[in-house]
Amino acid sequence: MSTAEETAGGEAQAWGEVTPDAARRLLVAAVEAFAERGYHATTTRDIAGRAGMSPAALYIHYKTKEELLHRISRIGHEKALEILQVASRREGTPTERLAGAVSSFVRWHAGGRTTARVVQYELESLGPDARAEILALRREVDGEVRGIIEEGVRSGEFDVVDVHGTTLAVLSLCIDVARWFNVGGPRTPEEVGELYADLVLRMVGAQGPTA
Amino acid sequence: MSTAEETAGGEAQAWGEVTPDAARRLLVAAVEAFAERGYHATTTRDIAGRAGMSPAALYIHYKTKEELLHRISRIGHEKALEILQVASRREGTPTERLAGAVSSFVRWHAGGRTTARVVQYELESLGPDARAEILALRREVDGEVRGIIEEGVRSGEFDVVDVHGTTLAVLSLCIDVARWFNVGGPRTPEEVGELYADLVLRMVGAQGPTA
DNA sequence: GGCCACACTAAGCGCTCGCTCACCTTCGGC
DNA sequence: GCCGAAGGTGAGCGAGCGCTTAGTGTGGCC
Repeated sequence: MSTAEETAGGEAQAWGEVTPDAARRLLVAAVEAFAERGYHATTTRDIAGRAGMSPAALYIHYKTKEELLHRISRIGHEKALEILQVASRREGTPTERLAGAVSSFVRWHAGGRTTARVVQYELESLGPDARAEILALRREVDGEVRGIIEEGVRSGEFDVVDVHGTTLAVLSLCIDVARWFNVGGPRTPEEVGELYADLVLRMVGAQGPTA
Repeated sequence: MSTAEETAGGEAQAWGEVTPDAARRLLVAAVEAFAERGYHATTTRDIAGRAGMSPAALYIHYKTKEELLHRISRIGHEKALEILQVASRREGTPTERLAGAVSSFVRWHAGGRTTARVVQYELESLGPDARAEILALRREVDGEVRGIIEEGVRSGEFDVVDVHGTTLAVLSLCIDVARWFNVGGPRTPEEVGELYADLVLRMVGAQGPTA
């Protein structure tokens, strides 16, 4: 709510479902640390320190450092998927739904940049099993966007030659927001969301008003 | 040349200017390792091993592990900038030059994915001085693309409301290719380059034939 | 009040990291 | 045929890593 704190502290509300309290504090601390330094450059001592605890406390709530990343990644991907599912199943034309999906997806990547960074860019630090689980979620994410684009093509609203390639490009554009978005920068997450929704409608050749 | 080897081995020719031979082999080994595991997860023993040398040999040619990343990053950014400069200064309309710039930029990110990954995603592992130097190169990259878009807007070929935001989006789209492109996948770098050139022309509202 | 389950800490184990150092080989110049 | 520089190796240092273990405080329940 308050725009004063927009770091992971401000994003903490997204982790409200995680209990008990100490486990959540550790998770939020891990998100901050992983986003700043990357998974491999983050030490368990750093995570515990940010949460105001001793290094050993981490291992009461999590078996390994990797389990922290795994949990963060799964919760984050589930949230991202949920955002797209809600947007995709709303009433409206494919044009309206694609614009809504892109703008809310981008808003999440920009506003929750700290979390999104970890979710989108630390995937390869996971072990094979955890990575496979997350990749399944990503295929679902992909499917939601492709579904809207396919509908728009069928209805004649969109003009797209390569549906898979365009889907990939749209998602890629949205995801990369987490890499470059700067909280102190000139744009708000909402502004980027609107700009990107417009750009994506142009990419798919939407007929309606694009601005 | 040969399409048989498209890993960093095949990209090795791009490092031809680096001498002596042993220093180049170490650099290529470092590119491969950084791209696979990330900078922090790569050990100097791994780099030296890939180059067929003992761990100590690394320190004859480079002062630290970070110097390897710094050199890779600078050479890579200079190459990326050169690609855009050549495309930008060619003869032709803004539409033609933007399409050429995007397709060759994307081709580089897809074909030289191993290198591009390190160049685009390991920036934050550099120390402050090295990072500042690289960021200056990135601003030049940004300026090249923005220049073409501004010209297209002035000539009336492009319909762009937010030039800075659109420039950011175009570059973001191209750069993210390095994250998802798979050498064994269904698309060649050339195909992705053509698709993306088309998508970018749509994004800027280019008037001419977009396919 | 006595007791136990739980959350947490201080200390530190075994290991691997980036990096160094003493020594060895190879080879062109005279 | 000897020499010094250049380029390499094997062994290992100090530091910091992920993680463990023995012990401490604390709050709820009979």
